Formats: sequence, C-alpha cells, structure tokens
Amino acid sequence: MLEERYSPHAIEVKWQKYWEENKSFKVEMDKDKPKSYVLEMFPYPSGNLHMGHVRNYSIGDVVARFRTMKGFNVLHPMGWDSFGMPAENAAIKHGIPPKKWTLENIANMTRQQKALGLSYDWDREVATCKEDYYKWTQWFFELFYKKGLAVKKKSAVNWCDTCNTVLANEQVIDGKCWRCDSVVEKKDLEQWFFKITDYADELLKDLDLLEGWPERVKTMQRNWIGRSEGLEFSFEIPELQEKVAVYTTRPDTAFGVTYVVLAAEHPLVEKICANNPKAVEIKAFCDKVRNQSDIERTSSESEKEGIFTGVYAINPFTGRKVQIWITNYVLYDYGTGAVMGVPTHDSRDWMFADKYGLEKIVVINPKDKELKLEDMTDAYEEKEGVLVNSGKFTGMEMHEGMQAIMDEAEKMGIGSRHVNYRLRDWLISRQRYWGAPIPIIYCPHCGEVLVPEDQLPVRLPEDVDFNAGSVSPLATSESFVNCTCPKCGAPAKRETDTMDTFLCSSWYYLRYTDPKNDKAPFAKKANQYWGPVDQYIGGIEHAILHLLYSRFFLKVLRDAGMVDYDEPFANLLTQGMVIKDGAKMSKSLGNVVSPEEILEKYGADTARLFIMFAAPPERELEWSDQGVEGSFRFLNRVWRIVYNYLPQLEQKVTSYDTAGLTEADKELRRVVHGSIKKVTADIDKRFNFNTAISTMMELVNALYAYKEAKQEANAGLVYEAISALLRMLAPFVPHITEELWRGAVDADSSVHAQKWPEYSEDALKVDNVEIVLQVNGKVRGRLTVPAAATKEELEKIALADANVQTHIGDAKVMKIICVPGRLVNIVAK
RNA sequence: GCCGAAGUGGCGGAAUUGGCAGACGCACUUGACUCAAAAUCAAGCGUAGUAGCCCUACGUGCCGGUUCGAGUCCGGCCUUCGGCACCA
Repeated sequence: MLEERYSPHAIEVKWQKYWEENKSFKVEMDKDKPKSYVLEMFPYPSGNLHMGHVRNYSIGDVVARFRTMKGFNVLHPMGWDSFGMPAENAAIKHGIPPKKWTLENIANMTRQQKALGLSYDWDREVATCKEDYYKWTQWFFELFYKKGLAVKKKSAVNWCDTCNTVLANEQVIDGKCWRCDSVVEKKDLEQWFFKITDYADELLKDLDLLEGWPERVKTMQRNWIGRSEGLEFSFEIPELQEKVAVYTTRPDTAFGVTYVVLAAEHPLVEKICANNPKAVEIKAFCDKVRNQSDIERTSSESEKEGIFTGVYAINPFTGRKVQIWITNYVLYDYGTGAVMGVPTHDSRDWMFADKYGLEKIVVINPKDKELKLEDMTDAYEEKEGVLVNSGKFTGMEMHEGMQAIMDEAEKMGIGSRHVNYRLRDWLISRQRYWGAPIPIIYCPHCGEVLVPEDQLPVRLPEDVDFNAGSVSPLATSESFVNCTCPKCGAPAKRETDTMDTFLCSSWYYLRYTDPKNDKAPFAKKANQYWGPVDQYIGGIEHAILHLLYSRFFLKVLRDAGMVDYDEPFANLLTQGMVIKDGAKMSKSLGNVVSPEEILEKYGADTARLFIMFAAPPERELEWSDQGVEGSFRFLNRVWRIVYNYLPQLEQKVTSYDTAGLTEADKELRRVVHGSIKKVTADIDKRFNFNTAISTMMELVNALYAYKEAKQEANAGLVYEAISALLRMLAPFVPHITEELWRGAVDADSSVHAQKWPEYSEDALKVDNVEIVLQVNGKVRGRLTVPAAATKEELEKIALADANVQTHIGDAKVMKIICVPGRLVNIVAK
C-alpha cells in the first residue's frame, strides 16, 4: 500500500537492503544479449566520499541502469585504487598500519556508496592492495620485463623530498610534486622504467580511433607525447677528432648556423675540458647549471647563459668554422642534447647571440621582401619564405628546401631524418612501502633475476620502519630483503622499491571481467565478451596520467596476445568539477558540502537528481542548496501525482481506444510520447541528463494540467503516462520509482526489471500547428493552422493577416518562403 | 608563444539540421487555501516605451559578412578557463 507522503529514508533503506539481498545487479556472461561495459574511475579510499564522487557515480549509474532497461547485459563494477601514500602517512603520523587504515576506509566508503543506491555488481569488487590483485600486478611487471619493456637504468630523475621518493614525469606539475606541491629536485639514480616511448607513435596515432573521447583530452595527450620530425646530423670537431650530433626541425636554416650549443650534461664536455685552459671555468659553469632546479632551468623567462669552450666545429654544409658553447637552455634528455644555433631564425638563438655578440646570417627571406640584419629586432620564425645564402639551395621555397637539405645530408652520410618525442619513459619505482613490491632479486652471481611466477606474490612485510628516509621502508625489513637466488640458490637480496600505483590502476578494468581468477589476471574469454570498456567516466585530472598509462598497458597486452582490441576505453566522458560559490570545494575555503549531510536531509534520490539536473555532465556544477530543495520538491510532486491517480491505476486498465480520445487526452498522450522520444535521445545519444530531467518535469506538469482538465481521467492513458514516467525516472532516482511502481503499477515486479518505454510516431502527430508569420524575417504574427495545410493555403492565410499587411505596407512582395509546420516569411521591398 | 574549450535574463542552464531566443529549474511577485505561517495549487516574470493588453524598438562578448532568415555558418578581434611550453 502506498503511503500518502513521500518519506525518502524508509524507502531507500528498504530497497537498498532488497537489492543487496537479492544480488539484483549481479551479471554473468550471456552470449544471447549484447553487452555494455559501463565504468566509473575507481576511487582512492581516502575515508569519505565527496561530491565529485557522487557526481561520477550518479552519471555512471544512470547510464548503467538505462542500458540494462534497453536490454543490454551491463557490466557495472566498483573497486579501490588502494595503494598509495596517504595510508603510509597515517602509519607515520598515527602509528596505524597502512592495511588497517585502508580497509577501514574502504568499509566506510562502501557503506556510503550503498547509501546512494548504486547498481554495482559487488561480487566483482577489486582492491589493488590485496594479495590476489597485486600478485597479478607483479605478474605484469614480469611480462613487461620479459618483453624488454621494463628496464633498470641510471638517469637524472625527479625526486620529491617530502614524499621521499622519485616521481614519473607525468607526476611533476609545473616543477612540483603532483601530490604534495613540493619543488621537485633532479637526482642521478638507477631506477626501473617502463618503456612507454616504444609505443609513442602508436599512442599518438590511435588517438584518431577514439571518436568517443573529448577533443580536449586527445589534444592534451598529443601535446604530452609531443612528436616532431626533423634532421639529426653531425658537425666534425677536428681538434678533438670527435663529432657532435644535433637535432633540428628546421634543416632549411642549416646554412645560417653560426654556433653549436651543448647541454651542461653532454658527454663531450669532459673531452672538451681535457687540455683546455678554460677547463676550471667551464666545469664551474656546468656545475652551476646542473644545480639549478627544473623550474629555474626550464622557465622561458629565465636568462639564457652560456660559456664559449674555445673549441670549434665545422658546419658540414658550408665548411665554416663555428664556435661550440655550453648553455643552460639546451635540454640534455631531448634530441641529442646539442643544438645548432641560427640566430636569424630562432628567437632563443637571437637573444643568445645578442647577449654574447655572435654572428647572424639571414638564410630565409619572406616571400615578398628581403630581410636586412640592421632592420631586424627579432628572429624571422614564420613558416614560409625562400632560401637565401644557402649555396645550391638558394631560391628554393622553404619546405622544398627543407626536404632537399635533408636529402643532401643523407646523401653526404652526415645525418638522417629523425622523429623525436617529448614523452619520456615511465619511471615506475617508488621508494615507498604501500605499493606492490617489484618482483626482482639481485644475486651476486646471476645478477637481476625475476621471482618465479609460482612464488608470486612477493608479499609486503609488516616489520618495517616507515621513517626509513631516502630508501624504501622495505629495506628495513631483514626478513624481506634477504632471500636466496631462484637460479643458483646463493644468498641474494630483494629489490626494495615498490611500483607506482598508476601501474596498479592501468589494468583494473580488465580484472573486473574475471575478478576471481587465480590462474591468470583474467581469462581471455571473459575479456573477449566484456571488453573494451564501452563507457568510461571520470575526472579530467587523469587526462594524461591514468588514461595514457592504461592505453600503453593495453597495447602491450594486445601484443602479448592477451586481448584483441587496441584501446581500453571506447568512449570517455570527463565530468566537470563540483564547485560552490565559484570555487572548488575545499576545507580551507569552508565551502564543502558533505554527501552524508545531504543524504540525511533529503535522501539519495534528491542528491542524485539535483546533481544530474544542475548542469550537463562535462561542465562545472555549481552547488546550490536551493536547487537541492527544488529537486526534492519535484520528487514530492511526482509522489503526489501518482498517489492522486491511484483510483485510476487500481483499475488495472492498461490500454485505451485511440479513437475515443478527447482533446485533453490527445494532448497528454502527445506529451507522454514526445517525452519518451526526447528523454531516450538525451540519455542515449547526447548524455544531456539535465534536459532529460527537464523533459520529465514537463511531463509531470502535463499530468497536473490533465488533472485540472474538466473531464474524467482516462484510466488507460493515465496508466501509460505514469508507467512511462516511472520507468524513465528509474535510472535517476531508483528508490522512489521502485516504491511508486510497486505501490501503484505492479506490486510483483521491479521497475528496474522493466523494459525502457517506447514511443509511437502516431501519438506525436497533431491536427493543428501554430506557425509563425514573418515579414522580412521579423515575427509579425502567429496562426494556428491545420497540420496538413499546403504551401498555397499558408501563403494565402499569411497575406490576409492584418498585422502582416500593415508591415508590408506599400512594399512589393518579392517572394514568400514557406517552411511547413514552422513559418511563412514574406519578403517585401 | 602553441593547442583546446567556453562566453545567452538576477542565477543554473535550454534552443539537437540556419527557422518563434530564454524550455526546465532556482530566486522574485501576485492570487487561492489558512486565524496566521509553512506546505501545496494557480498565474506572472529579458530590457525599454504604454495605466494596461495589443503593439513597437532593442537584445545571445565585440566588429563586419553570407542569407528571405544567424545564438547557430564565414572572416577579424576581445575576455575567461584549461593543457603544453627554452622540446631546437
């Protein structure tokens, strides 16, 4: 029996319990049904859900429930990205073991998620910190290792002193640590890398396949990968009997080279210093540059500095002797770590040449004029022009010259065409405790040895000192470090670093397809059925990090034959932030609204409805307490109208005779079917949940208007309207619709097990339409005409209109434009 | 500097293919109900002119263009947000 008043808490608890006990959202493979894999980015178990989570999960839940009703077999799982620093910090600060802290947080956040009424298959839950998960993370490390994609190498890496660990390039934002904002230092260390650069070209190219991704995210990834094409060629250094290779994207300016610059770390520096009277000075300069932080070094505003080495190189194209300099503005780890200096056509070189009085030669002229050095105030960098002062290439158009000079370099054997990427290899080792240990053993005889597969997982020890400093806390556990070599049995030592948590999250979406498998990370069959993710939903902050790493991971697995598609996420929706008073919710601003507080006051359905209604999903969402109030009001309105129509619904009349409908009936029927058409398209094609909801509000308004109409309600029509309304609202507000469905439509079935409603074209038809009368494009009147009116009839009616005639006045009618069903426009002069 | 997204009432936002700008909601105003208030139901609500309706003019960041007709298309700017940036 349906209560007269809507009381959210009682019904929400009731249906949540029912769904849980009945495992209502459990799914299995079913070859007879089309599948859909809907996934929200799994959270870090920080302890409490925030509004961003609620938004993320509400969007996912609407999509999942909608597709289920549309007949898809929907995979909609949830899990935990549960390794990471906060757990370790809790251990350091409060002495709570990371595992305990993490599991308690997971328990609390799971409770909060369940209170939102989300349709997850909880049997598929994964947590990356659990042994049955990180065992496979380690297994993947071994796979990458065997394929030569996991390598240990020494290089200058990013070090965060606050977090006591190295960081990947992607985790350094503006020279600062992504997590704690401390300035990152460079350190020369031997570390484990994943060779993501091997896949740079494919990661770039395949972005074109991702039609269902936002342009913004693809652009960010393109920028990050940073592909450039150019020429790599060498200058001879006769006095050292050496060569120095440079990389340039402007080979057309090769005849304008007046000097060569090296990065301070360049290996030639040492040779240059041997028997060099300026050796002490040069070394001091290089030390100074190397000690600058990345921020100082790479800021384009900072002063360019350099020192002349006293050594010369020969430009292979001109035979000219040019000075070799060392500077702070050349990056050692991009290209060859050395650059040719062309002051006239590169503004950085211009500044440098000005400062140190180096020669300038014009080698490109704009198409229509001649450059004169004395008139120039900066380099000419435009991408069009004609070569001059360039030997046999003089007179060539710039792009033609570029190709010709590259051909020449290849012919001369001094260089070749080359592609460079900004993307660097992914540094995956971390000197931290709460992560998956790297499954490597160092043996004094055999060297680096993988832990045999049957000995995985390498378990995290518990007897560690979390304040170990610049080494991983794992190094303080004797029982962990000391082991025997799997190959020769000699005493050996374990690797003590753990893996970047982004590695754990690079494959979790695959585990969901087969979460309990203890023979493999997932069965190929399960993945063939469920994969790839059809709709991925998450924050834009992962545009590069997680989304790039996952794409890389999947391509490696594809090449290993484990999956047979190219991209992990076919469609991506990046939701906007939830803000209040114009700013991101934060403790320091005091503008945080906690989900629990809203749930307590209004219930989950109101919270979900408001979040879906207040803004389109990709945009920022401005929190409004009054808006929440409005959503609550709407749900009450829905409740009341259903309650009001109980007498009609109880007759169980489920059909009606279309011939016997009154005008009011027809109008309601038209709104019902029009709503079904629009709501379906808004959810399915456009993800415009806000307009879907506004359409349903209009439907509710129409039901109120129908109630006011001076006639008896048509029970069959009312049944159709209420039944469609509840089904369409069900993905958004699952509890209230379930209660109303069972109480007013069908006590024995769940609204969530129903088919999505369908509309009939026939019901959309109208007898009369209102058309707009225009004179010269301006609206001068409105008329209701039969929908079937012909062009000729419309023209006649339009010309007869009094106001239209006033506006035509004495002018002559030139022509009449008729858009049936919309307007008549009279062009008069 | 390069790349991307966006600019519409007091506010959040609609207008999907070039065809009535402002759907829906919030806020506000009024009426009904009530002793009263809340809740609810009904109505109004871009700006200006008009007591008021009708009506008229203006109105989607700015300037221009195409078109019978432009929030929407084209050219040129401005502003805001986001990404990359000494990447040769």
